[in-house]
Amino acid sequence: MPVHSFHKEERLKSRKIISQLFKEGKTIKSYPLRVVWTEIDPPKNKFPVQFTISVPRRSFPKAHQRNMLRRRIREAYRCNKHDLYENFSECTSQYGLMVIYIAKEIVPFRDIEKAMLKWMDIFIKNVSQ
RNA sequence: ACUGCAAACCGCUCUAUCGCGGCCGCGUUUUUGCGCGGAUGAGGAAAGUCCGGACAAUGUAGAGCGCCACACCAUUUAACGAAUGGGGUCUCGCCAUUGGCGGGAUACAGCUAGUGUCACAGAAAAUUACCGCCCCGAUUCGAUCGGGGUAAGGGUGAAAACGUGCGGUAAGAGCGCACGACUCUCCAGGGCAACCUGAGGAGUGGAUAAACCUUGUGGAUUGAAAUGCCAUGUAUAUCCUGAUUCACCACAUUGGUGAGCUGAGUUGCUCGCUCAGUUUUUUAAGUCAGGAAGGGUAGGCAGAUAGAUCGCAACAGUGAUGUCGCGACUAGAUAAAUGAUAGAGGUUCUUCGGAUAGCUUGCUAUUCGUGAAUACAGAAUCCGGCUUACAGGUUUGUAGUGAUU
RNA sequence: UGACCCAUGGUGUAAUUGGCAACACAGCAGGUUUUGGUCCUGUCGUUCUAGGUUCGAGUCCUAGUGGGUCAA
Repeated sequence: MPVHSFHKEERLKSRKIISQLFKEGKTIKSYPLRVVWTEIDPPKNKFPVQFTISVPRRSFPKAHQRNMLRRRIREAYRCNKHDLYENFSECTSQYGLMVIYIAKEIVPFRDIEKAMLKWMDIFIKNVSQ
């Protein structure tokens, strides 16, 4: 039975790591999402991945639209993250991830879920190399 | 019954699975934590940030000027530029005849304090004389020229020097009179007041204050990124500018007082006020004050969610609202919770199809299936208003149309 | 969360105290030229929107829309 919970420790909150992400992070594109990732050294806690979401204000000026997209992305991550965790269960390092929504219009949940699975596969391959 | 307008109110529901925030309880654990259970978790505008407060910091020695806001009256309120009631003005409709009733709008103090502006047109846009009219003088047939008076007439304009009539005059003129219009003022009556009604007196002054301004009233400034505390970390380093004077008292060191100087504070300015420094010495260093550039941290707690709170009833009031009684009330995040998926239902509309009823025979009503729509929008210190956005629905008032009586 | 500023042809800017909306470049059409360029002529506007004050509004007032700046 995979764990579907999503706790505070799994969220990326540190400003330092986020600014480090944009300086030296690597990107994976999977429309309508773009993922920026890097290795966190030293690890903050036991979870292998810290995760955060960004929806640009320029594309969606209304707050409730940004809230809705943020909730859909978070829900898609929460339901599918167990694959990611299984691959990293023996790994000691920790990774920081930021998912940025790049589409100009609101996309339904199923399309976001497909894109989520796609970049996860690419991410796992990149890290194992 | 339908449609329009105005006001007030409501603003989708349920089930299953997987989750999120803070709270409570239990279990486990050295603690952090983890697990289980429970109840709870987004608005009428949470929005815009247009006003007003609460709260906090700074200042507290104030005064003047400046700046900002408001502007018919009364009431309500913690306060307001908000609300309620009333008055004036403008406008529309009806009755109806110079008034009454009803609806709507209203930044509604003062151009009779001063200054400014009023394009084009027009003689003239505010102490005005171009034409015209009248008087006098010169030349003189007519007529022309010069001086003066006048505001009755003159095609303009947004606006033309109170309007009409009579008198008066050389010609005219509110120059005088009658009626009327408007302004100011005084008296009487009504009203808390704005104001209304009646009578008298003085006057005739173009518009513009959302032009400068005047008068009256009010306003200290800055905003939760305020502010207080804890933790972590660092650089008593560097550079620039300024000050380090005099007199008196007690005196072993040294301290105190006063003046001056310097600096800081004192809302934008000025006056005034307050505070700090003024030590040693060869003159650099040092010290103090202000500034520049730089280094570090960027975590937590409080502020911060029970209050000018909400609902119902009674009483007071035309009403906004107030008093009192009873009852109700855990959103509190901080890279920012309140969600996702699936299904069922509700409401509205109607493309389409079927059934039933009515008759005007292709429309109306009801119902079933199907399809579409289900808005505007996300708390961030908290309240009272205003403004703006909004699928659909309910109630009340009002106007119109149709039917019946 | 709070404070402040701006909006005029397609673009960049003017418009004095409220009185005929102007200039340059670009675009389009025509002319000149064998053709092109240069040059000449013409054309292109809801002054962000709505309401108000005024005889009259780009300008003044109110409300909104859009864009931008500052404060840790």
